[in-house]
Amino acid sequence: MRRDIFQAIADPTRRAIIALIALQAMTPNAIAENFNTTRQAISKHLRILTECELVKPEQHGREIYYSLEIDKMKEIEKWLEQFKKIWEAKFNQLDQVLSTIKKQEK
Amino acid sequence: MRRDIFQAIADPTRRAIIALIALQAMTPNAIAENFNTTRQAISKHLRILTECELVKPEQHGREIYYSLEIDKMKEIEKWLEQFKKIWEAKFNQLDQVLSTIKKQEK
DNA sequence: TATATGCGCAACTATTCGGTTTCTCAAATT
DNA sequence: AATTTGAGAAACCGAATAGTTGCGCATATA
Repeated sequence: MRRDIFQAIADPTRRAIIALIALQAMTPNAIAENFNTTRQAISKHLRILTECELVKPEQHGREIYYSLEIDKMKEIEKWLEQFKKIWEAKFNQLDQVLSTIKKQEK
Repeated sequence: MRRDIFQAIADPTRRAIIALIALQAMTPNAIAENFNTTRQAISKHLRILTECELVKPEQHGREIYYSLEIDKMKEIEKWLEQFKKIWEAKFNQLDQVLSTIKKQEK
């Protein structure tokens, strides 16, 4: 069973769940109310998110509050960084082109 | 057929392809040499990457060079931004804690 | 012109995925 | 003590996915 962050955020429902609980922990039932699926389906998504540690469950009596592990999200950012260098380099190139045009206008 | 960037980068082979062609355009055969699969499998991945416009094909005679559409990668960055605010806020909280400790030390 | 090469497409297969339904368990509520 | 409620686990289903093999087409090369 592949279970990494990239596979976890591939599903739009899971991305929505992440956005939902980003600011405050929520129970599966509360989360499910925001979607057109059953609680069990949400429960499955939460299991996947928990397995790759994007989400952390916390038991309170018979309720389980799920919250986002924001640090794990940084791993996506980290992967993006290698490409950020490239697009920033391209931006600088464009910058050069623009300043060259300006010079020619003078 | 769902075809968005998040689903595209969910597959580790596709992420590797993206990293490979990030700096220079490559042909399917050249890309396939870096993997333990057939050219056809790579070709399929390239089709998916092309469909969601993460990759752009350019025909040169009978060869097709695939290059990364770096701008499309920014969409992931854009999605991450909403969470970046949260983790930066948390970092600032930590910063406050640290400075409080420093004050107490004085 | 005949052959080799680069490539995409189609058909097929095994596996995974997202979802539903049913079940059980434990914690609240009555 | 009996009932309701929150939640995970298991069994099942249809659809999608990643991969393979085989094919045809167009462009090079001999």
